[in-house]
Amino acid sequence: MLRLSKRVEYGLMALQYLAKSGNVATAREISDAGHIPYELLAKVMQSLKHEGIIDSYQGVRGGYAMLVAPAQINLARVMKALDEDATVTECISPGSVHEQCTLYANCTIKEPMQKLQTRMEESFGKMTIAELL
Amino acid sequence: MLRLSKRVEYGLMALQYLAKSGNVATAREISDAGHIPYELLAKVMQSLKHEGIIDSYQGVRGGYAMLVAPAQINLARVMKALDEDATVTECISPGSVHEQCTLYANCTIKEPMQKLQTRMEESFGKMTIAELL
DNA sequence: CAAAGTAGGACTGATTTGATCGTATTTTAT
DNA sequence: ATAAAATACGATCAAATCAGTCCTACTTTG
Ligand code: FES
Ligand code: FES
Repeated sequence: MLRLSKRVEYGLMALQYLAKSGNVATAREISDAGHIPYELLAKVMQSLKHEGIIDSYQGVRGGYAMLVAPAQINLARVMKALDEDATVTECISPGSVHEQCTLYANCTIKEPMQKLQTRMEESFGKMTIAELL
Repeated sequence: MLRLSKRVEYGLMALQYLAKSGNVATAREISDAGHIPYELLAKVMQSLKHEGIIDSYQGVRGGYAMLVAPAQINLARVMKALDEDATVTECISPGSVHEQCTLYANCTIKEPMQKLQTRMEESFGKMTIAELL
C-alpha cells in the first residue's frame, strides 16, 4: 500500500521512548537506544516540538519531554508534523492551490479521493501513542 | 499523510473509464480522454490484467475491458497490482524477508505497525471501483 | 567560561518514480 | 498475403524525493 517515511518511523520510536520513560531524554540518548542516525532524529524532534507534541529544554541537562498525554496524540498528528505530502492526491487539501496539479482539469477522481482521504484520516486518527506502549 | 503513486492514480481513472463505458476501450482512447501519458498507462493496464481485474484483446479492434464487476474490485487490490511497497513499514509482510530491514533487531514498533497495517487495509478494502462512478 | 545540549541551514548521495524509447507479437480488415 | 492497429515488455533516461551528513550558531547549567 503506502510506505511510511523514515522520519515518521523514527518519530514514533522517539515518542514511544519518551512516553515510556516519562521524563526528559536527550536526542543522543534516544538515537543510541534505537540505533537511529542522530542528525536526522534531531530534526525530527524539532518538527515534533513545532507541532506542540513535545517540549524542549536547551543547554546542559536539556532534552525533550512529552507535552501532551500519549493517549491524546494520534498518528495523524504525528504524520502531519513529520511528513510533507499529507494528502492521498493533489486534488485534496481544500482551499489550497489546486493549480499545482497539472491533471486537475482532467482529473475524474476528485470526489472519491476526497472520501478516501477522510477515511484514511479516521484510521490514523484512531491510533494514539498510548497504543505503542 | 501518504501520497498515491501516479500508477495508482492512472489505474483508477482507467478503471473508472472502463466501468463507465461498459465495453472494450483501447489504451490510446483512455490515454487521450484522461490526458495520461500513453506509454505509462499501457504498463498500468498490463499490471491490471495480470492481477485479473481486466481482460485484454490483442490486434486490431483490441483493447481492454472489465473482467470483474466494479463493485467487486476494491482499492486494496488495485494498489496491490500497481504498487510495490505494499506495507506501512518493512516490519510487516508476515513470513517475508525481515532481514532486509536494517532496523529490525532494534525496531520497537513492530506490533503497533502490524495493527496499523490491518486497519489501513480495511480502509482501502471498503472502497470499490463502483464508488468511483 | 567550558561543556552539553538544542536550532537550523546547506549539501550530497541514494533511491524511487515518472516518463520515454524500441522492438516484438497478435489480430482484424482489406 | 499483407498492412495497420493494437497489446506486450524490456531497457533506459530524467526528475523528484528522501535519507543522511556536515557545519555553524545559540542556550543553559555547573
Ligand atoms: S490528482 Fe491532481 S486533480 Fe486529481
Ligand atoms: S521498520 Fe524495519 S523492523 Fe520495524
